[in-house]
Amino acid sequence: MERFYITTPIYYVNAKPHLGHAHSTILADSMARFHKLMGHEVHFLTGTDEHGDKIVKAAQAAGKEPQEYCDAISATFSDLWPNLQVENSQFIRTTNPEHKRLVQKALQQVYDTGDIYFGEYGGHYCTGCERFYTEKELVDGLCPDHKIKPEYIAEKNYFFRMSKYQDWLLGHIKENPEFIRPEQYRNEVVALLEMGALDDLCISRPKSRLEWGVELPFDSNYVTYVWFDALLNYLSALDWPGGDKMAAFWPVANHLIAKDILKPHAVFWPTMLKAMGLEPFQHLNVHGYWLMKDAKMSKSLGNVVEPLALASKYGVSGFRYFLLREMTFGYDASFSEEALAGRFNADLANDLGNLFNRALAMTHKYFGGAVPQAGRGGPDEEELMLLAKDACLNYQRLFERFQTAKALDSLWELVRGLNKYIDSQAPWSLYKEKNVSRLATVMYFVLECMRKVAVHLWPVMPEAAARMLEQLGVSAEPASLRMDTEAEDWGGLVAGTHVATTSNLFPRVDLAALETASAEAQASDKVPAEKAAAAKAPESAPAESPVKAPVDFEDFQKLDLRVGTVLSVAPVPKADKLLLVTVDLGEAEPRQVVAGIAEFFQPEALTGRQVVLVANLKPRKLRGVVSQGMILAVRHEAGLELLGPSAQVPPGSPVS
RNA sequence: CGCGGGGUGGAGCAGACCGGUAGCUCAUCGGGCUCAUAACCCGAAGAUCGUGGGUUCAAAUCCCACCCCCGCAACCA
Repeated sequence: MERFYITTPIYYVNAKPHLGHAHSTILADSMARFHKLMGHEVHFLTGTDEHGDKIVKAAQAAGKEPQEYCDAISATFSDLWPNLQVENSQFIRTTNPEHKRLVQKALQQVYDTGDIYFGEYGGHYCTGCERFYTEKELVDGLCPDHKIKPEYIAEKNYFFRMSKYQDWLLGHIKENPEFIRPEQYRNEVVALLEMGALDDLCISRPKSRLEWGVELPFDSNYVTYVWFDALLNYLSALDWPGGDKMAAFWPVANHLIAKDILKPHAVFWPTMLKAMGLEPFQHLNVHGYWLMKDAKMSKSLGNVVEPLALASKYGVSGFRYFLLREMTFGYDASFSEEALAGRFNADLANDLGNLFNRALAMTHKYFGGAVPQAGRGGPDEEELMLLAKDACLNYQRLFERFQTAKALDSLWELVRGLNKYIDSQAPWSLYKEKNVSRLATVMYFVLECMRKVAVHLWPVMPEAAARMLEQLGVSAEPASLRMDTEAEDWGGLVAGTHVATTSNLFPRVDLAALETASAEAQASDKVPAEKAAAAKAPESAPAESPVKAPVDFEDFQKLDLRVGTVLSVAPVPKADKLLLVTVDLGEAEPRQVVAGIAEFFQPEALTGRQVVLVANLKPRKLRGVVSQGMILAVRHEAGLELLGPSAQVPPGSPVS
């Protein structure tokens, strides 16, 4: 029996689930369901990644212990999936004791083969830059910025000899063109490896800095670097090293990721596996991002679409359909409610929903609701059968390669073809002409094709597909469904079966109302940004940035906040996000401050404005320019706003 | 010259590896049908295929140069 092992990334629990998580997981779920219908044995794994520095900080900010915090966030993921009709076989957490044992076992094994060594990390530390430099980055042994000899600081750590496997990995990728797909990501990794500069990977963190992790089995003073810990979840889920699951599913392992974590999966992970003496996974499948307007989907930008909000508004099936239909595999796609509603109406309500409704109504009107017995078809039926066959085959061929958008488009050739066939055959005319045998044939062909469509849609929208099948009087029991036979076989629908009276699978969405709403939203975007911020901020801000742990008043008083007047603004060379702002603080010399606001403000627009400055922040070089303070600003959905007094005050006035 | 992706009718995309009628969905306009969710079906208008060169009988497609957009990386004290 063929098998299929599909994994999502395990999601980092420093934030709640967002659209990106939902999309990856739904895509994985649809692939799992697809393979089930192809008659394969499937294992579908998802879970959460719970170790590391960021988790500790997030837990602190939430005023919780790390484990308590992880339990809570992990549950928001595992609770969400059933609501999106995701049926994973397993949900793994890196804080599971079994997983931790496996990480230690893997580390010990690689350590024993000599591919993990103890070495020094960091090296050349420039106090001016507050950072480490590698040998390569130094110019004549000096810091490129300060032209002084950096101090050599050693932090001892454990390293994985990743560089040793560079050539092997490059060879493997070249010999297996579909190892990483689609092609553009494969090219990117090949280019990376051909540069030839693969370093060894630091896989430990001293406990003095970080305790929240898996302890190294050979040195209790260290914990494991999160990626080394996290990637191994794909194996610990299969009970590596032994066991039936490992033998059954590892050879068909398909990882699904978004493009942001390409390097760990395409480089770290296969070399780790090689060092462990294992075969690499079968395929790494990489998808793009959902873009919200122009910004990347991410929690740090705050433009999070609450997945369930739209899923409940349009139905989980419609939501899943949109995600899988709209994004071309490997490329970015735009997410908007308009796009979702447009897709929903055009494809689901008009084409598919209406097809079901009209066909079922006619079956009732002409045959009392029973599937009629087809006579021998003519050329039109030959053509329809050919169309159905092609649609099924193309759908299956494309879906298997994660090309869900193209696959669904292929299937819709059949859906549209059926509407066309109905129009050209005009069953209502046959009925009037009392041409019952011809009428029966036409209706049977339509209903049978509808059944094929429903079966193929089950991986994408299990709930709606089940309703379609039930309406056709066919069992929607997943165990009874098979897709692989549908292209060749004909006549799955049994004459005499009773069909539903009405359908109404996808009621049309009122686009006019939606447009009004979005026009209003756009209008408010054009309002001076202060107002937009005031209107929007209260809803989303608290959820995404919990209030930090309390500090003493003395600590607060250490900050010196001052109002200053912007004298001049200039771009910083070779930097996209930085502006060099000269601020009058009433001191002898104006301050020069480097601020990461270039994306939001034209230099001219800032001159003369009053801003709030952290005046006693230690000076720091950014892109080679010294910054003597920090301008306070608020980031929100629509942009960035600067803080300032409500009326002009003398430059240098302290803020209290 | 840091790495990668893209620029095709109003919008979103396909076609490019394997040169030879520019295709699909949405939107617009006209018509048809009446089984149906104001849906469906047919037809029309609308594209110098980013720009400039080159190869060729023939270039969206191959080659060279350039312009613009978007990610990644380096910087958002």
